[in-house]
Amino acid sequence: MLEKSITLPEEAGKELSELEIEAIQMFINFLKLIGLPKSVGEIYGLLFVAPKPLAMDEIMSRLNISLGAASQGLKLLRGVGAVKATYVPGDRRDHYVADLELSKFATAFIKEELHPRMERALERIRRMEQLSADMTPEQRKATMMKIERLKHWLEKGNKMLPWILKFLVR
Amino acid sequence: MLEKSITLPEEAGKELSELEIEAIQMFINFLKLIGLPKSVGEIYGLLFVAPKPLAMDEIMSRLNISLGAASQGLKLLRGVGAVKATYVPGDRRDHYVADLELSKFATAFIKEELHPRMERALERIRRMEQLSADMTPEQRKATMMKIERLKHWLEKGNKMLPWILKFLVR
DNA sequence: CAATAATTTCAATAAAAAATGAAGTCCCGG
DNA sequence: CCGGGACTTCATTTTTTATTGAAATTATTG
Repeated sequence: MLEKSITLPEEAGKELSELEIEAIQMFINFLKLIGLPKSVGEIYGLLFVAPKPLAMDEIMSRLNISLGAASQGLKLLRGVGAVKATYVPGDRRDHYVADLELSKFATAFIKEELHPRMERALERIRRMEQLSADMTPEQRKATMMKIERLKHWLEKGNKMLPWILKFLVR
Repeated sequence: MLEKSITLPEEAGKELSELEIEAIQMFINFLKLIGLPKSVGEIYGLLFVAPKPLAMDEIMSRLNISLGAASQGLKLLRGVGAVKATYVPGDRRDHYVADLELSKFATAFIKEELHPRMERALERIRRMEQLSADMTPEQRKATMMKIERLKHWLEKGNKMLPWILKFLVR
C-alpha cells in the first residue's frame, strides 16, 4: 500500500497570514478573559477574518489543532451563536462562518457564568441569614450588616446587567 | 527526641462554622469568575465573616492551607485592596481584616485584566489595518468592514467601563 | 545585637484544564 | 442498505495553573 511522505511537524495546511495571526491572537486573549480555552479563540479568530466559509478539516490543518479540539471548539462556538454552519453546494462537509456580532460572547458569558453564580450566591446569602439567627445579638448585628452589604452589591449587579446587555447588543 | 502525636489529616484548627463555609464557598465561586484561585477565595471568605482580625497562621490552620498559599493569597488580596493589615496590641503577628467594599475586586479586574487586553487589542487592530493595505480591493473592503466592527465594539466597551465603575463603587 | 518568631520566596509537586486521537456514530449518495 | 466520509465522544496524555513546604529574608524583642 502506498504511503504519502511522512507529515512534517511544521507542514500543516497553508501557512497563516499575518492578518490571520493578529486576529487569532486577539481573540485568544479576549476569549481567555471569559474563560474560554485557546483553541476556541484560535478557531473564532480564523473564522472572523476568513473571506469564505471553512470546513472543519481546513480549520484543523490551518491551525494545527486536533480533530477533537476542532469539533469541540466549533460546538461551543455554535452553541453560543458565534459561529454558524452554512451549506456549500457540492460539498458534503459542513462549512462554518463567524457571526460578527461580538456581543454573542458577552451574552453567553452573562447567561452561562454570571447569572447562575449570582443565583447560587443569593441562595447562600439566604442560608447565611438563617444561620445568623442563633448567634449572640452582638455577633448577629455585625453579621447581618455584612450580609446586607453582600445583598446590596448583588442587587446592584443584577440591575446593571440588563442595561449592559442592551448597550452591548446594539 | 520526643515527637508530638501524628497530625491527623482532619485535625487542623477550630472547625469552620456553617456560616463560614457558606461565605467561603460564595467567594470561591465569585473570585473564580475573575480568575482568582480557590485559596484566595477561601481566605477572603473567611476574613469577610470573621468578627475580628485574623493572623496568617490562624487563617492557615482554619482553612488547612499551606504557609505559601496563605502568604501569597494575602499578598494578592492586599494588593487589590480587599484586605487590610491591622495592628493588634501585644501581638507580633500581622492581623488581617477584609475590606467589605466588594467593588475592589471589580476595579482590580478591570484595571489589571480588561484594560491591558483592550490596549493590546487596539494595537493589533492597527496592525491589521496596515496589513490590509496590500490586499485586493475586494478583500480589503471586506476586511476593513470587519475591523470597523471590532473597533466599534471595543470603543463601546471602553465607554461603558467608567460608567460601570462609577456605578459599582457606590 | 543575638535569638527567634513572622513572613516571603521559589523550586518541586499536585491538581485542574485543555488537547489529542482512536473508536464509535451518524449520515448521504449510490 | 452498505461503504465511506464527516463528525462526535471520551479515555488518555500533555500543558497549564495552583499548592506545598523548606530555605532565605525580614522584623521584633529581650
